[in-house]
Amino acid sequence: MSTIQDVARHAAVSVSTVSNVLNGRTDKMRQETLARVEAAIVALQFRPNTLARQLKTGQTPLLGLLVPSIANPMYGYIAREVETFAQEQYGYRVLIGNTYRDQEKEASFFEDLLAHGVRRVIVISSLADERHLERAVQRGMVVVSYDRRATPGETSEVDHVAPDNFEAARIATRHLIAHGHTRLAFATVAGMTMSRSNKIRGFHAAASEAGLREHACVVEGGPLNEYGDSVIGEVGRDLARQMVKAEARPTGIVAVNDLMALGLMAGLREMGLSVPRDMSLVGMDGLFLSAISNPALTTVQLPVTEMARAMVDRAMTRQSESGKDVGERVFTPTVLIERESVGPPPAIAQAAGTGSRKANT
Amino acid sequence: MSTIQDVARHAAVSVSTVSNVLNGRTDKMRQETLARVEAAIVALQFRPNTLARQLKTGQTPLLGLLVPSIANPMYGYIAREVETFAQEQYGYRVLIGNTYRDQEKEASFFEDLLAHGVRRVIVISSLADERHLERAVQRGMVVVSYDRRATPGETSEVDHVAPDNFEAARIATRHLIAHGHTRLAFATVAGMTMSRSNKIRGFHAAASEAGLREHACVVEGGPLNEYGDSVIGEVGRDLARQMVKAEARPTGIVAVNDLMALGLMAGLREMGLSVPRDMSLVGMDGLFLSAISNPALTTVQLPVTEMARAMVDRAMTRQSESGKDVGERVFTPTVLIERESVGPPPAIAQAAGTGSRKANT
DNA sequence: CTGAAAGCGCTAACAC
DNA sequence: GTGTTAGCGCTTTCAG
Repeated sequence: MSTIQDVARHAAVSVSTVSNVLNGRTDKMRQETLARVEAAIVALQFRPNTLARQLKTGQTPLLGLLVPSIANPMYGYIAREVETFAQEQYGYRVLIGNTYRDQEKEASFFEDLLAHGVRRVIVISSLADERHLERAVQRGMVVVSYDRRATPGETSEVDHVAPDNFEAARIATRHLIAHGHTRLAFATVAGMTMSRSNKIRGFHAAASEAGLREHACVVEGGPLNEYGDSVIGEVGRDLARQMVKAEARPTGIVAVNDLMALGLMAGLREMGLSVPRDMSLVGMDGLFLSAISNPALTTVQLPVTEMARAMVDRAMTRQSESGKDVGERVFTPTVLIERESVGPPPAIAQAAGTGSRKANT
Repeated sequence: MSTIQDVARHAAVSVSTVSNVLNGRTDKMRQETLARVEAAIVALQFRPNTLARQLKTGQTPLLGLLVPSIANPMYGYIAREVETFAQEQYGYRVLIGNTYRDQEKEASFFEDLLAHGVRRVIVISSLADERHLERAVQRGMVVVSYDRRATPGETSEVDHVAPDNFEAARIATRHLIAHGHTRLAFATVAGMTMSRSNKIRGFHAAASEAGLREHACVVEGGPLNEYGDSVIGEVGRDLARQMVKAEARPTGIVAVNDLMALGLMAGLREMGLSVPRDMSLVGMDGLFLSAISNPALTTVQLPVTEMARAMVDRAMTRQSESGKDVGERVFTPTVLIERESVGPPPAIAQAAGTGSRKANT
């Protein structure tokens, strides 16, 4: 690996001249010198060492990205968008960490980022407690969280970008209601986060609007263990069992996200129930997987690309010094993608002579 | 951020003493001094700056991980295992990059890694051409590739860790044959990689064993565009169409991977075909998603965790100087997970009086 | 316009 | 045993 010294020697100039061309201060430079330096750079295949540069400038073109588990397709999706945009727009690379929803792992990730000179982080946490994020900000980091802030009143030190989860759940729930469902359930996993509680509020709001608040319940599976997202099948089975044996079995289910909906489908099927004949199901996220499930999942599409870009922009634009221009940006999901997992509730279907054509053999 | 100087001052010792305790050279040190230094470190919340350290040592505890797209659940799965193991076992963080199967993006990722002082990389590439990897090795990197090497004869500069794709495909194909299938197809995407061609060889080998070589064809969809993996639904539809209109329609299909199998299921369903009644399907990978599909997918489970660990171990253990102790480690997948996507072929099913009970309405 | 020189925070000889 | 010191590769005043 050649150094700036080598280039300087090769071009017969001083290192600072080379440094100047490296940093674009070429305006007041003799053409010929510039050309010589550039030639030397090419000849020696010189690439400035980011590390040495950062030691001096205190900036390293690295973005931290913290996710519960990159094996979860939703986080994989977000991560891809974040990485691509950070790279193309800002020339940043991303340093990723799985936290398995563990407080300590999150904290340790921040420590390492700091040690690596990384000062910009995007956090997708399932932890309601944001104090460790605030602490990171105090230590000079710019942190952007993918969720609403917990305390809308207080000034937070961390930026927030999130989908309008309240609205997403409301849209999903209304869709079920529009199809005639009156016994509703919201399926989620143990552990409360802002996003989950907002979704539940949206679910309840839609139920209340329709005078169905009494018939809208929340069922909870899990929790997701350290293996997290691959265990979704079991959680779905759990939940399916819960719902099937409920005295007044719900007919329309809003799942906290697409993966849960997929797990639920599997669980329901194991219990001998068919979607949408016996139960209707709507998800939220809009994963590409929802399009190829059987039945294809009706879901609320979140604007993932836009949110990812907004997070990167926030992380890059803000100055770490001031905790001032911190904000919250909420993206409203507007698109409900209708596919096959929602139909009329069983009773209505029967009355209309559509359902129970094929009995469970 | 406090520095080693601050700590030295606080503990009233010299920086080298502090450096010594930081690097575990505490054996020939007075208890009391050690205690004082440690106290100072805690008091000042001192964390050594990795960058400065690396500038000196030429080593940075970062592992590069290059994947076609982290949104692909299989790569997400591998990435999670790699990250977790690298972190827990070696204290390394991982720097990730999506290459979208693009030669230039891969090259540019390597450039950046080099500039960041990263010298160890795990590459999951869909590019058959390995020259850019060799070049990276020449520049002092340790690179481990997730695939067989292209030229088993020649000495390669890059390490290889891979599943036994030949065997995996053979197991999958034999399973179909054992169920009575005689018209076989292998479903893949455009673009040839070592892993794909090995799978095809395994497929053909199993067919030949059973004297079915004549009835074993390869169908190809795609290619995966830059959005890659989210487009799998369309590819599946394509392929389904191809197979349905083939003059002698295959009854047993081996999919190049689970995602392809899932896409194919959706495509087949759209064409009015039912799995496994009309067609049997087996995947390879063992994604958690295969367990919750409908029907649940029969698949060959790859030892992902073991392979991820082997890759990390290789990347960490090898010395960058010598391109000598390079090797190839092939993991044999032994487990076929039987689920619901394989049944007898339609003709046999009819003869046995099991199938076509419910006609396509 | 270009060069010399002082560090950024840490490590590792080499002295004492 | 502990302190001094010379860099790692680069940026950035500050002279010339």
